[in-house]
Amino acid sequence: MGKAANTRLTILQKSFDLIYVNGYQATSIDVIIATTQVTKGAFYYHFKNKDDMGMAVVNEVMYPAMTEVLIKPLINSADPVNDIYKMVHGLLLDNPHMQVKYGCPVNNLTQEMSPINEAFSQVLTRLVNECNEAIMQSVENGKKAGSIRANVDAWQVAYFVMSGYWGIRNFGKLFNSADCYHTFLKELHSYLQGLK
Amino acid sequence: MGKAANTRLTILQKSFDLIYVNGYQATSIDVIIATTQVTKGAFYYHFKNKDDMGMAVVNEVMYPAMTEVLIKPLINSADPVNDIYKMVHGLLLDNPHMQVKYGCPVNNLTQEMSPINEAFSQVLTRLVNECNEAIMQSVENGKKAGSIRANVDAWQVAYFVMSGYWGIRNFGKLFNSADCYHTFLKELHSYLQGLK
DNA sequence: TGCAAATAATACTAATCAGTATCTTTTATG
DNA sequence: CATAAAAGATACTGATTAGTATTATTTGCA
Repeated sequence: MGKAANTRLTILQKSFDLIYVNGYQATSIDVIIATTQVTKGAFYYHFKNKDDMGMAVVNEVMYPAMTEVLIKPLINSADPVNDIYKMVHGLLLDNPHMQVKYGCPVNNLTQEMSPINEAFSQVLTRLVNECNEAIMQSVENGKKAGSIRANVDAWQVAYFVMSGYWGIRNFGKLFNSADCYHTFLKELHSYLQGLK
Repeated sequence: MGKAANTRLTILQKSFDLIYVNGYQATSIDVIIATTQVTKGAFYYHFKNKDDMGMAVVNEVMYPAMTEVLIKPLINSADPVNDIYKMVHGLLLDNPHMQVKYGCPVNNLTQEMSPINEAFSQVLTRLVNECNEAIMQSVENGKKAGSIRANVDAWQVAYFVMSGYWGIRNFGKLFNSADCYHTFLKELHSYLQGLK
């Protein structure tokens, strides 16, 4: 990787970390260039403005990461009752890039930015829709394979699972403890069993 | 109500509106005093600082409102399958103080402030715990009344329902549409029926 | 090697932020 | 009515913000 490309990637990754912890609007460009040791001239060479950088963080850092941990594990799954549970369990408890205290980066950014910035809404919608579709598709596969009741609505399940995941992430932030994750996962397990 | 008490209440209510729409940190005191037509001297007479005002918004505006719409409808309920559904339905679709685009005020503030401000965490935890307890208690009542299976874990249900509600609120913000609420409510209905 | 383009560095601006110091007006009570 | 306290008004501060203008350096390539 060339030096310039490296500078750009450094900005994106460090910015992601700062936004994850402090929120987007509370993450100033001055702090970003201080932590990255990149000058303001370099920053504005690589990005048109702050929002341009924020959008790049979504598309080039968050999107690939979510694909890896949420979508890939569900593709070609014909046993969604187990695979969805495992995916959510992994997302909550086994992901080294997320911390209980700071919740889910996608959830955080959606909540903060979607009502006040249409461009953020769009890139986040694309990301979130793909997550929903992955869950939906796995449920459809399960229905075909007979591991899920035929009268289960796959879209409803997708929204229900994603909503639950986002919501319990917020509890985790509030209590700063993973205890609630275990409580949630037990009930998620019951719920998913009920789809059989 | 005296003039001073009225000034204070005006600040709290308008601040709530601004925080609900723009977030806490993005709501400046200058904007608050501009929209309330209250001077900065008056603001700092009634509140020690911005956080003091923010905490008062939680305790004196959000807490009573949440008690009214979430806790009261569940108290003395022995038919939680229906009453929890109705409560969530009302919260999502029939509450005049909330808008799809801006989500749930408690959820918003929790997400924004709990990781970075311990004092906010505490007042929000008190509020949220009471909501959870109301759901939990209604489930326990349902178990005693026989309308809910004995092997259902009431705490798990409370976390699951609250998580789902918070999560779908975030979808509503992202899509700026109540369509997803209906999808969610259908699956919530199925889930609650499964508790019988 | 020389030179143009890519990349980075520095210093600045105008706006906005939370908070303070000081002053004036209103209110309640003797 | 007099007076003290409550309540509100005004003007300011130093810090921080996103962004810009200008200059300097590094890089690839002829």
